[in-house]
Amino acid sequence: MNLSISCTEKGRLIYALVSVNKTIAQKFDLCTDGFSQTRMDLLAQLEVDTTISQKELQQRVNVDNAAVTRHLKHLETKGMIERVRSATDNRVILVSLTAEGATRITRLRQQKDEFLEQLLEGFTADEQHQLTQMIQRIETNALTLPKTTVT
Amino acid sequence: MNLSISCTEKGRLIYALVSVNKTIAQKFDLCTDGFSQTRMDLLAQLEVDTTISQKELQQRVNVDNAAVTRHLKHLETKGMIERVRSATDNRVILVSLTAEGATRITRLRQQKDEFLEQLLEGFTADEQHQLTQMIQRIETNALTLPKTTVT
DNA sequence: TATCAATCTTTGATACGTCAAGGATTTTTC
DNA sequence: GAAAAATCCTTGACGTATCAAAGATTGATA
Repeated sequence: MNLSISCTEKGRLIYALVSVNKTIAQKFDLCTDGFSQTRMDLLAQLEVDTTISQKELQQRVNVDNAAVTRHLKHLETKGMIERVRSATDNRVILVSLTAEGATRITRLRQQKDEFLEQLLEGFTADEQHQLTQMIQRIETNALTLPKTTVT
Repeated sequence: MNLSISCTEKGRLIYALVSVNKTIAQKFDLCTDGFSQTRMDLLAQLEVDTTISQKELQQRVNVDNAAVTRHLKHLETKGMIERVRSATDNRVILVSLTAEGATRITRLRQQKDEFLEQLLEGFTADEQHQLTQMIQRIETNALTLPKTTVT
């Protein structure tokens, strides 16, 4: 989303917000060592919930089912995760990290956390609080927005 | 990008920022009447620069050359734009809106501006200023970041 | 218990974005 | 003025996201 064309003051603000997001994503990609963000999120989630169904994983990471299936297949061939059918429900597949996947994601996540810290370098606790509040308000505005459909 | 796993305070803030961005993009898609955001940006740019080369267009909208070519081809078949080779330089293709494209994008852009306005509903001028400043600082931090590569 | 509905995963179609390589044209340089 | 470099556009290969439909399994219902 570019949005750069907007002529209004608020439009420019939102554009800046979208823009910083893109910058963050790009910079972030530079230090993920070949892992896409989604794949990294999947592994990181498995670091927390050591054994979890694909469905749950999908909900936590918030991408499409199909994408999760494909990523997990890939990660399995790479030896990062294991997948086994649940004994109690043959529909579900339980996913867990391999030893290799665990050590890998642990280091990557630390790197990520460090990266995130640096983005807010120089922000006081108070400023961080204010910023969080404002983001919340925008999120609320977005969610409660009436659907402005073109008529 | 999910980033939801982050354990640090700042990490959660950045996550909120990324998250609100996703929400905005999703809501925005609901009112674009079948136009992807990039296609809309292309048309909106043509509303400003009435005749422009693909190269310039690509730089303004900030997506890949290949993507621009494909979008413009599509928009051409839909009768939204026209493309003609430049008389002075046969390499470049000049793009412009058709009458239909013009009326279409005008309405869509107005809708978009209205949407953006609503996202910041309730923000005072002062708050908007503060928020802009903070976003700027994050952007600066991101851009000046040393490349933290996994070693 | 047989059927119908719900749930979980997979696959196919489609859309979008990037990078890299290739064609055509212009500009530079010797 | 001809060869080399640069510029603009296009195309191909690939990665990833979504939706919709289909398979397999389980649960609910009559």
